[in-house]
Amino acid sequence: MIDRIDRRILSILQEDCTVPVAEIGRRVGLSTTPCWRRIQKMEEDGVITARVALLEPAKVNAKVTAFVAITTSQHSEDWLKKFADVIREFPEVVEFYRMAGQVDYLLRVAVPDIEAYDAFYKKLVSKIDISDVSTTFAMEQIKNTTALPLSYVATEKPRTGS
Amino acid sequence: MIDRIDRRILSILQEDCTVPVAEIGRRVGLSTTPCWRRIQKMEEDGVITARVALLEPAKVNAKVTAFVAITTSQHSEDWLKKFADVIREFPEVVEFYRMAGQVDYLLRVAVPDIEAYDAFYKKLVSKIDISDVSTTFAMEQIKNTTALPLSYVATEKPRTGS
DNA sequence: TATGAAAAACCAGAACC
DNA sequence: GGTTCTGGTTTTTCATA
Repeated sequence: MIDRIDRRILSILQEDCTVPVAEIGRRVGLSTTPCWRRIQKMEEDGVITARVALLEPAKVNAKVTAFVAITTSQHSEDWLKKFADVIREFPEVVEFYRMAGQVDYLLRVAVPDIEAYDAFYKKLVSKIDISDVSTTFAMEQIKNTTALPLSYVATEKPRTGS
Repeated sequence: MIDRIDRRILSILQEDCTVPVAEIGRRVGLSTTPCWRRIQKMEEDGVITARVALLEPAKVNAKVTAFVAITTSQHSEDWLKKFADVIREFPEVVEFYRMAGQVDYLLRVAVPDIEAYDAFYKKLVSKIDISDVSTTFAMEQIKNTTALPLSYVATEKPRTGS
């Protein structure tokens, strides 16, 4: 499904999607059109989901990261659906996971400072009933990449013969 | 520094950076060149840091997310530098934060399954001395966006008169 | 000094080998 | 998978207010 050449193409695009197709082809040893067709196919197949611009958190005044661990007594399908809808309304919530173990849900929230987090938190609890909330703040983002590891991709032999 | 028009441009590019500049201009009420120049300036100023392709975790066999809370007795500058260097070597670690509070560091790790996480974990602890590690797994990614909230941007009046 | 129009350079996408 | 060509997009230049 995805061969080694595709994987190298993905690796390039994950880092920088402004690289021209011709240049990508050159790097992976392919001419423009076949390289373009591979990218096209991976978009159709849903391997590549989007191409987006990344912003510097400090420059848009959202450099403080808060992790919000939520425990609730509510566990119904309906409640989760409502909860998810509420959360999705908040642009401050950049990640939202349903967890295994003690904590039920984990949020990553991007805000300018602790005060803004507090305001966010008040708005959140006013909209949804969550029994137990525990927040921790990040002092520093040492690494934060959108690039997923590609070492686990089930690689077949490259489609090209030569 | 960033006005309301810039903010709308950023909002578009955060969602999809393949939108042609002429189309972005049309949406924000600007012709191509001034719109292009604003984008150019925000790249120079480091507001826009990169344009990347996002991949579907399941399709690249990295859909399991593990959160790794690390507590250590080591707190020197040197130790952190070495630790950060080791962590950066692992493509599985997609996020890495220095935390306030009980936990010293928090990692988000992307792997195919629990077994792969275990292998990753063994490799990690063989390379660096970390006293206390606590891992929790996400069952489901309900929301995960690279788009930062733009509501906190210190907006000035639009540069253009009209 | 900032804007918009128009031209030039460049790249994506289609047809064909 | 490669080559060639066309249409569209980005980027530069230039005229204008």
